Amino acid sequence: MNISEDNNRIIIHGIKDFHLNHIFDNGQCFRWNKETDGSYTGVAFRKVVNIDYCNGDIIINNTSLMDFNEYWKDYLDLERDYSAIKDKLAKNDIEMKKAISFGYGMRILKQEKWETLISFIISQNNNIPRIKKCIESLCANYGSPIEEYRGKIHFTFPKMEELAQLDVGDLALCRLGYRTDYIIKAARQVALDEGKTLNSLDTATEEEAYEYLLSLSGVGPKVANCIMLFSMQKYARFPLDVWIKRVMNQIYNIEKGNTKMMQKYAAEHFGEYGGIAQQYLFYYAREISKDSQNQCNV
DNA sequence: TTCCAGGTAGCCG
DNA sequence: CGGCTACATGGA
Repeated sequence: MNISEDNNRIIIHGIKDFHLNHIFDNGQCFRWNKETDGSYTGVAFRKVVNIDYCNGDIIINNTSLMDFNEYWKDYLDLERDYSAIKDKLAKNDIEMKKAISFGYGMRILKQEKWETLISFIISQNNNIPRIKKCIESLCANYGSPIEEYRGKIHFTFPKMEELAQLDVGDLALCRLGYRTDYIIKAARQVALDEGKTLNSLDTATEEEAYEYLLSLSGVGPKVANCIMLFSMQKYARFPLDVWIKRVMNQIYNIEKGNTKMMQKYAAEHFGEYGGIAQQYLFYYAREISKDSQNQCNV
């Protein structure tokens, strides 16, 4: 990897299969916001950075080479060959080929487990703009300020010990709805061993990880799969949300509601990259839907 | 007003 | 086990 560093920023040269919108605006993360110049600013690992992409180069502002090697290289999944994965998925699948050419620069971020857990509990029966608002409110009220950057004060994601000691009334101002209770309970469960079990799940088997996650309040099959895919590098996991269920019915002709058959289809056709396939399909389905809505409004 | 959003827990047969 | 429904919230 060809990297240069100067003046509180680093540049990674010659990266393909990378597109900011496909990565940060595809529903896998909720704390990255697009700036007016098209770059994205976000928080992870208690750090604020801004990421831009131009002529094959990734520019990460407000960081160092040390932090890149420590955090951002893995977070952005830069060492994975997405071209090979895309070729494999698109082979003999014309619809998948369309989805991939639509979101060709997508990468699965390797996010922090605790934040991913709470974020996807919030995501249930909710829409993405509001999920982002809920999480920002959570951070502003119960995280700690990091720094002001680009005219905005950024906060850390609240620590598990912090949320574990709250009660339902405390969280009311975050407008989380009925998910408030799930979050407090889940935080207390995870904090029982200071998050040791949660943080060890990427080296556990898929079955062990899945079972533990399902034992947490507010975590069912869909949320558990999202957590495993987006924070534990379990790339075969295939989260079935309303959008993907629609896709599986419309594109692959699987009976509505037959989630077992959908999982079977994903396992047989997408295999070890089921989650990545799912993410291309999710982005595709959502963006197509946005387009048709816009056309109606015109 | 009603419907919808990256679903789950609780309950019932 | 599988099927059903209530669950807050806010935008369209």
